[in-house]
Amino acid sequence: MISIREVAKLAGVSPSTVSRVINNTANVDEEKKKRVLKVIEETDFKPNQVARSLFKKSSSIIGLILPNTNNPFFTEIIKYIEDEAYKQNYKILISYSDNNPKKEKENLDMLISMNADGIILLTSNENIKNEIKNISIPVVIIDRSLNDDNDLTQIVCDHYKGAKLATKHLVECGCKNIVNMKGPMEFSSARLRYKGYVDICQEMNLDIKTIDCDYDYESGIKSTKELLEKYPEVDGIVASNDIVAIAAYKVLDNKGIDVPEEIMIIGFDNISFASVFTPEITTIEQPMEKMGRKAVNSIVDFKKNNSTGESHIFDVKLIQRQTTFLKEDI
Amino acid sequence: MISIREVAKLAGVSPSTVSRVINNTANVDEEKKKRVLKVIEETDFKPNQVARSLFKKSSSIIGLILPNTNNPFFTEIIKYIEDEAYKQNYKILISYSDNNPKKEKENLDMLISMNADGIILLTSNENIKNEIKNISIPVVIIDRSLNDDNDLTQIVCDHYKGAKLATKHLVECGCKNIVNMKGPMEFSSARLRYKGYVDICQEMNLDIKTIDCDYDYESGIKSTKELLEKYPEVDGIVASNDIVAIAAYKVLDNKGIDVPEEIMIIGFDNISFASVFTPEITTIEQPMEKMGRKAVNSIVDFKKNNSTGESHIFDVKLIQRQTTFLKEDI
DNA sequence: CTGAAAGCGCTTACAG
DNA sequence: CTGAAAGCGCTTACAG
Repeated sequence: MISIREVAKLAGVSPSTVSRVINNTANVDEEKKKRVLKVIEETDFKPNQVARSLFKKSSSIIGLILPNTNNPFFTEIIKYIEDEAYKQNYKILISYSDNNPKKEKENLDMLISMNADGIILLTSNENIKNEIKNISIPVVIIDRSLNDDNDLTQIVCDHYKGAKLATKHLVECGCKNIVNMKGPMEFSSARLRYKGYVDICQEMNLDIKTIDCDYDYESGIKSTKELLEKYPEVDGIVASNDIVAIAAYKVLDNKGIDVPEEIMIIGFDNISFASVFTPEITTIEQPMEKMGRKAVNSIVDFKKNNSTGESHIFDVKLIQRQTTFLKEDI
Repeated sequence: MISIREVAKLAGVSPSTVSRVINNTANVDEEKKKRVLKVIEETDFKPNQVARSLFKKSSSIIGLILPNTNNPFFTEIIKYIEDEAYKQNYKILISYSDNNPKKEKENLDMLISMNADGIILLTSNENIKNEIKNISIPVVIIDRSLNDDNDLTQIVCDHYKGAKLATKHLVECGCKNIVNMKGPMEFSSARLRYKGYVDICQEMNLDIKTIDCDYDYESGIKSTKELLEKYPEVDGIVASNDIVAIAAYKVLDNKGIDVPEEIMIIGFDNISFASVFTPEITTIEQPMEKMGRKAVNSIVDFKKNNSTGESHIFDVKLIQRQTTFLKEDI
């Protein structure tokens, strides 16, 4: 690799001048500028980002820490984050925490020691708050929020409203025995969705019926089987998310139970498979693209204005498809 | 951020000694070692990776350049690559080329200027070969191969055999009019799969019937519609991959055509959604996990032995599910 | 075993 | 407008 020093020598100027040309950071005599540019062209010189990063204490890297890849929501949001980062001239470094606080801390430390310019974190680990407060670079919490006694930047959708919409939709479709497959209570998203379900049930005078479930397919399969044992009267399922809704469908279908005729299902997230699956899954849409882009921009803005971005709660939307229908319609 | 210099001061030793303790790179007096470790503990000192990287010309970063996120195969292989990288103490930096040679080159340059230790590249751009040859860090080509007149490290599955297995399977299931939805001919994977299909057709004295298709869902929808116009007699489809197989199913299902009774479908890849979809998709399995891990290890090995890893062609396997069946069985 | 020195490849005050 | 110098935070010959 050729260095700025050699370029300078070849162009007959000092390294400082080459640096000024590259970065357009000061006026340089046109003649010299041309010579430098010519040498750069000829030698295919690329400034070493590591050296620049060491000096600048900024690497143009945004770290993205996700729990795992079990939930398509996690993998889908990556593309929007990467795309926005690319537009803003940042790179994305991905790592997974496996919901393991130790690994999460390791990833955080690694990113800091790499001079990352910011971190987008999807977590449910409340203890991480203390870590984050002492971090010098901006950290944006996405999807799941942490109890906010301070000024963390949190980007989430309105899980509570979403669950209310979902439950209300099943009620309107004529369901009387609605079961909520509730996600892990350590996740704020799951707590809020559960609360939304409960509040509508109380409003409508319906019994509250729940089954614990994780956010992944395997767990969805297992929990749906339990659900059928525990609540044989079920006629509507508010699944913890889309991949669980799909799992629920598979179990019901295998048992010869008709969806939506006998049991209706509604998911959450609107992952792309939700509309690809047969039947297409009725769900609550999270504006993943907006959320992903906003997360990146919070960090970019921080770099520009040195101000912590504000938290945002994004609106959600019911998307009706084939796993629910208005019984009155027939 | 506290630096090695301050740690040294607090421990009453020189920065060199602190470095030796951190890296275990030379014997250090037990007493001093303890003092250093104690200060590190107390100050929560983390060595700056950027400075280390500048000196070492190695960043423990492996770049992963993918075309896009349209094909679940691309997103699924990420997790195996990240997992193996994590085990080997490397980090993964992801970027997308959008099948755009310019963007691909930019990503390559960026990774080099970041002192990346290696690059895993999924591409079909034959011209990139010349770039790669001049690169000082190892580049591993994955999934799609480039015409190999030199010693590129290529990690692929046996696309040719896979397509033969797929086509033969449909023949065995009793299909007489098998259409191949062939992928873009600039992709070696598509060329090889096409060849496999053709060879079996000739062997079995079947007409060759093809429709052009990309590797994504939207294209699968469009191409399947064309397919039905062009070949109304079709009774078997060798789809270009799983997501296209799913798209084909959707189109047939919407038209009231029974799968597999009237038309059988076989995919390629065995993405996780293939077994989740209803009906479950018969497909050819690529050993994604093995391929991903191998790609990472090629780079890790290069760092250790300075020897270019060898190319590998991984075996494939037929996985029969619900979109095909032996007609004789009934 | 250990410290001072040099250097990795940049950037930016500083002085002219 | 421009060059010499210092420094970003490490690591490793080198000399003792």
